[in-house]
Amino acid sequence: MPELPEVETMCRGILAIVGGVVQRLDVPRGACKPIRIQPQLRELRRRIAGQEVTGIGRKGKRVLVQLANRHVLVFEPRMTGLVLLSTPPDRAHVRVILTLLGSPAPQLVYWDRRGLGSVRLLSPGEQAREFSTDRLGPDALDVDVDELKDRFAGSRSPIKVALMDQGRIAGIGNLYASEILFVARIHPATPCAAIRTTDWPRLHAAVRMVLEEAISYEGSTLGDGTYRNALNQQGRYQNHHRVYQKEGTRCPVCRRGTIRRIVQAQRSTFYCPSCQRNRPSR
DNA sequence: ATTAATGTTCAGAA
DNA sequence: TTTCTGAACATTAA
Repeated sequence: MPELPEVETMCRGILAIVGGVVQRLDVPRGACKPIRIQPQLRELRRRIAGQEVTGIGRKGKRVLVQLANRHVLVFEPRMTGLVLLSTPPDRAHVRVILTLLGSPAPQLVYWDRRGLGSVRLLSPGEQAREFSTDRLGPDALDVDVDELKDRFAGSRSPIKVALMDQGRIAGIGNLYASEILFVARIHPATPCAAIRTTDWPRLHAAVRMVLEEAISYEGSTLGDGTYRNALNQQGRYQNHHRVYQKEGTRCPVCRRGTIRRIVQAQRSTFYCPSCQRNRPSR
């Protein structure tokens, strides 16, 4: 569920740990299976001990805690992971606790109900490999129109599916793909190769517009209420969704069409058949 | 009681 | 090469 806006909100929420020095890292023995942690705990602790947190970064849907020795702790929340400075939703699913000295926030907690996420420490070399542009595309807020077009235009896959492909650009998931295509007025089933030249600037603008708008509301907390910011507060962008999970309601723009739901790559897509009427070529 | 569904990423197959 | 499928996991709803 956490996509770019939610992860960006997490990052902003943990800025208070910058300047702190790593004292310890604990993995509470909970009732559930351990999550993926790399490298092994002993090695991990040896490499982060006493290091100052020099900054917080983000790459797509990942939170980066940058350390003085150029290593970076990468939190990947996947479905239900949260990076918190406050009390977690429950004790059972606290996966990692990072304790710091000399920062206003003494502890960073990684909580993950389903445990699909991971915590990894990457050396500079590993970062280069992990974040190379063929493994993980440029961040969705960093691409310009030309790069967007270059990375998508050749493909025959539907634009909705391609937007969620982290190898093309990083950060967009199921929710924001629907919202972005609605704002761009592009039918989600349109093959990338069939998108008109004049539509790329509109798509690019919609990517920025929707993501920045969602960030300003601190992301979306959906039905099960899992997603929270670093202070355990809900996002508010769910109150501003235009089409996501709005099947059957009147289109907010044209007021004639009714929002439809289709399934693409085993996931729900929402769109307005009236506003987004590019003809998919097959 | 079991089954499906959730939504992201990866490995492996088509 | 690109695209698709199932698994990873925990919890809830049917």
